[in-house]
Amino acid sequence: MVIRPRGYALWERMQRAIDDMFKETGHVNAYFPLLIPESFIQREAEHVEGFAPELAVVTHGGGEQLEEPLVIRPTSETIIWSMYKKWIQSYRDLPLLINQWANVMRWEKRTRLFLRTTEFLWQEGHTAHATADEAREETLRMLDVYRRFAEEYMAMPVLTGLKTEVEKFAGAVDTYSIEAMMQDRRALQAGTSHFLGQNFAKAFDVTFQTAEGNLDHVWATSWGVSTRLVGALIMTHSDDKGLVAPPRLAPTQVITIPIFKTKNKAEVLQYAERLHQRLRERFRAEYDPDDANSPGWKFSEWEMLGVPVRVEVGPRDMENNTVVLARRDTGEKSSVAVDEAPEAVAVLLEDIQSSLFERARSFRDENTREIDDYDELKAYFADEGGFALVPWDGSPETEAQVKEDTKATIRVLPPDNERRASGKTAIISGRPARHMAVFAKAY
RNA sequence: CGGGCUGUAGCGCAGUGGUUUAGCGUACCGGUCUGGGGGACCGGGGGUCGGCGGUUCAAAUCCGCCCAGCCCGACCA
Repeated sequence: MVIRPRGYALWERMQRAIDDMFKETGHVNAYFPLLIPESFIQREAEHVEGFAPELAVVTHGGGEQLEEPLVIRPTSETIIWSMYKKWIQSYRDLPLLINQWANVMRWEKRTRLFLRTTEFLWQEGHTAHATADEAREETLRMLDVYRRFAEEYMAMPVLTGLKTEVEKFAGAVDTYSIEAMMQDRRALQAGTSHFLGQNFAKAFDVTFQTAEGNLDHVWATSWGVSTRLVGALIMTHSDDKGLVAPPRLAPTQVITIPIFKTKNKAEVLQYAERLHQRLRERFRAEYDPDDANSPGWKFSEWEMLGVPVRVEVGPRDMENNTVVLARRDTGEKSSVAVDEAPEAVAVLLEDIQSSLFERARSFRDENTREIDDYDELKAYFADEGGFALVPWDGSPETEAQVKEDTKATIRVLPPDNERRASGKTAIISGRPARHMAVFAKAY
């Protein structure tokens, strides 16, 4: 996997915002090894079963065959819990709230740029708690952190909810996720938060002495988001002109392009550069005085890169002491007094941020339907599809049947789904519905 | 891992037995003009035709094997 500078800059912006949110919720960062003894992975039965086909294994080191192969981490639960065993003795050591920023590797048969790469960058939080309730609370807290990040920074609306048994993380008791709708109406899982119960604590024998003096296994969570978010951002907002970067994450928020002729070049550049210097004080701003390309060419180029606001300054603006502002999301242009430009840019950036979110949310809502008739569901997914809210009996058989007939899977069981299902008849089986499930074709 | 397709200049492609030195678009370099939505003209540089082997007087072109990439499927967070 290679991430070039413009893409990596987006990831850096994301990292910073997410990391701040982790710190605000009491987490600290640490680092654990890339190579994990194979036996560690095998300690937790479902975990090994889930990951075995995707592991890259190191068999040689220092020119010699290793006695025990090392796997390249597909996730770090096992190596981290082997350490937690040493760090945790008492309830006073809990909760342990650690996050790691790292690369991981899963040997995918079929990769897709940013969405499914063999190597990817992510963060993985691993927490240990004295009680199940506290761990469950942590699981939902971090799910909400992801929801807020997606909505407030990426301007990407997401559904939250519980994964089915079939879809959950290998080794988890419960898996929750945030799910977004891409512009082709397919779902993208954009982040997960797992309640691990005592599974890993038992596999790695991590016990602690409770306040009452008893010995108990600790309760755990893990949660992560990855460079897949870069793909999610691209696929949520881009248009035919290229990337549309939400202002809060855009590596460059405002680009100033001077428009000059040979005879007035010096004056225009001076006017434009003075403005750029003022914009730099408040925004992530760039300036493009390059003489090699025409203004029109530069407009297109910076649009392709997704910069939210473009400032055009030419002789006409100079005469009138104005500048032209163009917004990336709608293409709309406006003229403002040069002195008021920084404030006008600030207002525009705010407006673009909220417009992008609203537009994405409308699109998702317009492409979400409640469907309780199976023929209608099949027709829905044979056509354009989208999200379908469907009364489901909770059985893996029904879930599998829908997948076979429509290629759609259950993305999530939303928070209030059981209440909403009461009194309804489940699809296919005709039994009383236990859940309202969100079905969609997914990446 | 199965089925299909494609490898020719940085990128996109044409050329499919012999046709000056393998072309076209774009990008790149130099120059002049131009400059408010991807400019014009002039001049220029850049190629193991994916690799290896074979057929032939002659191979980018035909044959075999290999490698890589893409699409579909199976698998999968």
